Amino acid sequence: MTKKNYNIEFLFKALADRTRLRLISLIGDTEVCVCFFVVILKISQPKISRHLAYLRRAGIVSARREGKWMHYRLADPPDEHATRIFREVRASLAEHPEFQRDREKLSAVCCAPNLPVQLRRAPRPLDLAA
Amino acid sequence: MTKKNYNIEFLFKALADRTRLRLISLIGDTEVCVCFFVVILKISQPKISRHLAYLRRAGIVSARREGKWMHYRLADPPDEHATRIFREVRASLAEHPEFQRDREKLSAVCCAPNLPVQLRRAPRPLDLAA
DNA sequence: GACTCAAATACGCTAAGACGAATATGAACC
DNA sequence: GGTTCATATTCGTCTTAGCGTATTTGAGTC
Repeated sequence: MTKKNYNIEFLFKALADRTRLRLISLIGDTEVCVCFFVVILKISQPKISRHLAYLRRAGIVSARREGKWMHYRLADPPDEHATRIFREVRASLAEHPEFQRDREKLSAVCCAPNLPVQLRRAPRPLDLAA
Repeated sequence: MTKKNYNIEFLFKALADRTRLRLISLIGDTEVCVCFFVVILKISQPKISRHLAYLRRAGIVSARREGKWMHYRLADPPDEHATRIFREVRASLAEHPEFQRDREKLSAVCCAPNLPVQLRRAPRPLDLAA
């Protein structure tokens, strides 16, 4: 699986942005629809999409289409060293208070009996661990 | 020891550059003088200094002066998560073939009976593990 | 003090990337 | 086909950061 020309530098460039770190942390071990990022992080949709595209190019997220919706989950980068580092990053982000707030907000919103207006028909995040 | 306002993002920005990764990898578990970086990596002295300054600002290297010479070694960033990630990065870089060449070159040069002209009076790298 | 040498910094330029606003794609439904 | 909705992309602008060159700092030596 390990691609020869994946440069470890790509990984760090992908991680060197606050918005992207929030996205990675928010995804965690779930699969999340773009519209949720927009609502939870209160960031414009084009900005979210651009950063998700960046993460996809870096090989650390993968996307799945379901009708009009796009779901994103974390993926192992195509290099074993990058994968090991990325796992450590994910573990660290999971403990980071700053990013925890976003995740708490996500569970609060999607576990609530009814979704906010903008997300009325949106598919809820899927827990991949379950 | 953990500073409150160290942003994990600083770490990734510091790692998101090829030259800086080569420096980090080359230092490894030793303490290296600036002039060695210049010779081994064949990179101009101002460029080396600038990147070392960047790494110092990110808290992942520390410097020690010895007369005219400056010695650099790796340091733990002032945040426990950053430290854990950085350790994994160091371990990965140590195995990375691309960076191994630099390190081999360093040992070849500094273990040779006489140093190259530019390094005639330079203090040799110090092995911190020993 | 004048000179040398190692390292750091300042300057001007260029490229990369982040952003908001507008527009394009593409799937679903009538 | 036309409309709607979710997402992606383009465009123009601004900021950040990398680079080579030149200069400065700062320690040692005479």
